Amino acid sequence: MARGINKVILIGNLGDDPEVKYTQSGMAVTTIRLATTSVRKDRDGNTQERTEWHRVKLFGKLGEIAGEYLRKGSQCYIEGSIRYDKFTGQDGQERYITEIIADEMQMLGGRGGGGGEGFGERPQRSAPPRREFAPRNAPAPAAAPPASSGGFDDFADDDIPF
Amino acid sequence: MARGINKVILIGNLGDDPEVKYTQSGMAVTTIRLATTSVRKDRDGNTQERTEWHRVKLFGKLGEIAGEYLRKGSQCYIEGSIRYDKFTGQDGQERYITEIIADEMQMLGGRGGGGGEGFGERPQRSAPPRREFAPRNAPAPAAAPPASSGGFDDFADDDIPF
Amino acid sequence: MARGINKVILIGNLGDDPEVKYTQSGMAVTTIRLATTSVRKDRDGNTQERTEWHRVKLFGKLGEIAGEYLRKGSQCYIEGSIRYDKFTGQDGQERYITEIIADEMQMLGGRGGGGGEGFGERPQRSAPPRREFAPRNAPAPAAAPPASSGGFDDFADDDIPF
Amino acid sequence: MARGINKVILIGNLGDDPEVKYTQSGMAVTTIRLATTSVRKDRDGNTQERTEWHRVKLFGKLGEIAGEYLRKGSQCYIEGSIRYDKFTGQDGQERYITEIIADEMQMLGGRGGGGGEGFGERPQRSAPPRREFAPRNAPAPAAAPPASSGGFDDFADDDIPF
DNA sequence: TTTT
DNA sequence: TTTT
Repeated sequence: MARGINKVILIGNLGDDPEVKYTQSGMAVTTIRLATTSVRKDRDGNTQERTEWHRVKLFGKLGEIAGEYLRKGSQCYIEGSIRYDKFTGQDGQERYITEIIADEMQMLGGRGGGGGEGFGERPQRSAPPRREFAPRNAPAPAAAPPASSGGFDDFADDDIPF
Repeated sequence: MARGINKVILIGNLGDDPEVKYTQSGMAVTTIRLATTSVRKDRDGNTQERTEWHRVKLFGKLGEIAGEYLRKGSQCYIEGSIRYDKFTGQDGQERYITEIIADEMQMLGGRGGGGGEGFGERPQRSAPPRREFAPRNAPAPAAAPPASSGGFDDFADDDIPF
Repeated sequence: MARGINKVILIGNLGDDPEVKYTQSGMAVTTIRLATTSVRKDRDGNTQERTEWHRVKLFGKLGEIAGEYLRKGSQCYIEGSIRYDKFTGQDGQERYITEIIADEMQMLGGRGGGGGEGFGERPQRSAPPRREFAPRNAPAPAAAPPASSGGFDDFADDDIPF
Repeated sequence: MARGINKVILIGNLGDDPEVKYTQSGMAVTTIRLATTSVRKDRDGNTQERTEWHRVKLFGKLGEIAGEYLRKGSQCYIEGSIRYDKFTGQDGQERYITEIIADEMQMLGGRGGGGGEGFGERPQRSAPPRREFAPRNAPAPAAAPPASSGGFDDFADDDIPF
C-alpha cells in the first residue's frame, strides 16, 4: 500500500571496507560508502569531475554478504531507496543524514572486487560478533553464497506456470 | 545468487481490461497490455510518434489487485523483468514472445484509472474463477487493498532499527 | 566518461507549488518537494507509515515546464541523480543538503495534477522573471508543451534506421 | 512529449563479440547479446536457473565505444528502452523481434571486460568499415575514451550554478 | 507540506 | 488496443 516510488540504483566502488554491526537480536546492519563520479564540460570546455559519496545500509542476510565479500575498492550494484534522517547531535544541534537503504546488492567485476591492497583477503572486522543468545539471523558461520539479494526475481511460489 | 540485473520500469496506459486466469492451485495470473509512446523529430523536422505495446504478467496477490482495480485506459507503474519465451505453435512453427514479469505495480492518477466508458465499474471478467478445491491464494472475496506490491520497501523483519 | 551509476526514480506528490528561480543568464532553476510513502508492519503487526520528502531540482526547459504545469498536490515521475551538498550557514556551522537533480519529468494522472484548492489555475510565482538582458533560455512566454524532458528516447540523429 | 516511461536496466555479460555495422551516413549500429541469469527454488527445493539473452542495439558514438572496448565475456551496464519489431521473413512469415535500444553503456569490472580467450585484444570485426565518403560519426581512428554514454548526468549548459 |  |  505504498504510495509513490522511491528507487535508487547505484554502481560504484567502496571507499573503505564495510562496517558491520549487529542488532540485539543478531541482525547484521552493514554500512558501505560508495563513490559515483560524473563528468561534464564547463563553459571553458574544461572537463569537470564530481564525485558523490553515498552512504548505503544493508540489513540482514544482505548485510552479512556485503560484510563478507565486499571490501575497499570493490565495485558493486545497489538497488534501494532513499531515506532522510534527522537527529540531534551531542552538542544539541539538529543534524541530517541521507542514507540509501539497500534491497538488492550484486558484486561486479567477477573477482569479488577491488584492487586495493590485500587483494584476496576478506575485510577484517574490528571485532567478531559477540552475543549472549542465539540470534534469529546469525551471520553464516562458514561459507556463504557470494552475492545478490534474492528479493529480485526469485519467485517464491511454485505455482508460477513456467 | 542471480547473476546480472534484468530490470524494467514502465509507466503506461492499459489498452484493454486485464485478463485474469488462475492456476490449478488457485494463483491468479493476470495479463495486461501497456502502451508507452515516444516522440522524435525525423530529418524533415516532422514529429514522429511510436508506441510500444508491452505484455505484462502479474502473479498471485499482485495479479488479483490488477484484475480488481485496473481497467482499459488505467495508467499504472510496473517494475519487473524481461522474459523471452519460445514455443511451438499449432502449425508446428516456432514462435517467440516477450513478456514483462511484474514484481511491483502501482496505479497512478488517483482515481483508480482511466476515463474510458463505464468509469466507476470494475473490469468484468469473462468468467468467475471456478475451482474444485480451496485455492491457496484465492482472490479476495470482498474488498482488497487498492494497490502496490508489497515487495518494495516493506521491511519484513522487525529488527530493523528505525 | 562517468564512472559509476547514480540514478534515482521517484513517483510522488508535490507538497507545495514549485519554486522557480532564474540564473543570471536566464535559465530556470525550479525546486519541488515530492513525497513518497512506504508502509511496513512492525513487530506488533501494526501498520507503520513513513514519508520521505525529496527535494528535486529541475533546470532549463524542464524547470520551466515544471513551473508552469505542476502545483501542490500534482503527481509526477522524476528521473535523475542524487547530489550531496555541503555549505556553511550564516552561523558558521557546516550544513548538508541532499538534492535530486532531475533529468526527466512526466506529469501523471492526466489532468495536470492535483486536486488541491485552485484546481485549474497554474501555480503563481512570487515574482515574474526579471532580467537585464535577453536570456539564452527564456521561459516560454506563451503556451509551452505540457510535459516530459526530451532527453529520454528522443533520438537526435536521423540516421537511426527505424 | 513522450507519454509514459519505457526503461530497461541490464547488467550482464556478452555472449559473443559485438557486431558493428554502419549506416549509409556512417553511423555505427552495434549489436550485442547480453545474458542475465535469475535463480529460484522450485517446489522440490531444487535451485532452478534461467538465463535471458537480451539483444541490445547501440547507435552512434555509443555503438563505436561498444565495438571497440567490449568483447565476448565482458560485463557491462546498459540503460535503454524496449522496442518490439515485426517484419516479414523471406518465407513470407511474420516474425517478431524484441530489442533493447541503449541510451547509456558502461563497462564493468575495471579491466575492460571478459576473461574469454584472447584477453587483451580488441574484438575483431568481420570487415573494417568501408565507406565512399567521410562519415559524420566515424569510429575513432586511434584511442577513444573507454566508456559511458555521455547522455547521463553530463550537464550541457554551463549556467547550472554548481 | 503531498497523497490514499 | 491506451493515452495526450
